[in-house]
Amino acid sequence: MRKNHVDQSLREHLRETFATYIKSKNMRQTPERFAILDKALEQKVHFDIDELYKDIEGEYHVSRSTVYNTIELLCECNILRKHYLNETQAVYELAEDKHLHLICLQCGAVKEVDGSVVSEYLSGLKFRGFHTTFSSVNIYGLCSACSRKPRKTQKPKT
Amino acid sequence: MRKNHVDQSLREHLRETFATYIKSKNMRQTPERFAILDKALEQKVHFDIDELYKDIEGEYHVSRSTVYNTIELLCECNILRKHYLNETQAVYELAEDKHLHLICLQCGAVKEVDGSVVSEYLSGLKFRGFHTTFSSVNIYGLCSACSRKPRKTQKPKT
DNA sequence: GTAATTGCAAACGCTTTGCAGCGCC
DNA sequence: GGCGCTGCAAAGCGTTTGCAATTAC
Repeated sequence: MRKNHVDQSLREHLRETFATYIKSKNMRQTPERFAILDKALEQKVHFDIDELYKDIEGEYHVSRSTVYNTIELLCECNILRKHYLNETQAVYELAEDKHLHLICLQCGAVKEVDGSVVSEYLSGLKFRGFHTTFSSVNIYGLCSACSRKPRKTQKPKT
Repeated sequence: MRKNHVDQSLREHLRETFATYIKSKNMRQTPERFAILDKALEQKVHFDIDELYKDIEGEYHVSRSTVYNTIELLCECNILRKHYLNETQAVYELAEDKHLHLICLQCGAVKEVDGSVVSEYLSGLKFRGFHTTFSSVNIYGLCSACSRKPRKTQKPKT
């Protein structure tokens, strides 16, 4: 499973960013919040709340509500981004990453490919009355496995 | 509310497409299925299952299950497309339409803008081991209303 | 000390499912 | 006439909410 490659200095930088954001909103720096940030940086490129929760469970005592709550904070301060790739649940990724999502219409598999060129192209677009923060590109079609056997319904594999 | 402009000839063409698809799968041409197609063509650019259901309710006796079922068929045969713009529910639009979604991070409002240039650019991209059907671009940021009062939480509209 | 935060469990809302009866082919 | 489709109601499941207990500041 592809993982994020977050080195020590980026990790510290993000922790600092988060701490600053929390303070700026007069909120509290609880151990749960920093534990969740740490775990979020260790997830694979895409992860959902449940994956993070299962991962953190053994190590700390943290409830699902707190995970939801904290992940939202991490999105607000631009450390994570939330994507809706299918209807079952939202997935999150590091805001640093710039990739496109190739989504199989047949089996639901999501693959990430480098999207730095496309991101640059899109960031050049301006829209009246709208201030862009970031953009997200989803490309739908058939993955190689489903192209080979187009009639079969297959299980999603992330 | 912006509506789709589906003229008589397009309507008939899509009805034919749907009928052909249904026959090709050895399924039945029920009145419910065609009623739902008709109503889908009358919706605004984006609509969700509930909007279509509420709209069709007075005129025909059709259950929610049938609406879900039929809308999925319409996606399979490329008349509609399903988008996940937020976590509460999927929205649908005519596959013919090519537009980008401007999504406000603050209030959740979704605005459609012409995306034919971007669509053309993206359709030029090829990916190893992936056969593209269509692509979807979501641009996140702040709408003009929320830019003016960036601290307020507002109700989604659309 | 005290107000924000947490954990728990219940509530919520969209979607899916099971099944008896209906109706298209 | 048989089998697929429909409608209904219940179940499913990710997410949100309410509240008492905890804890950061």
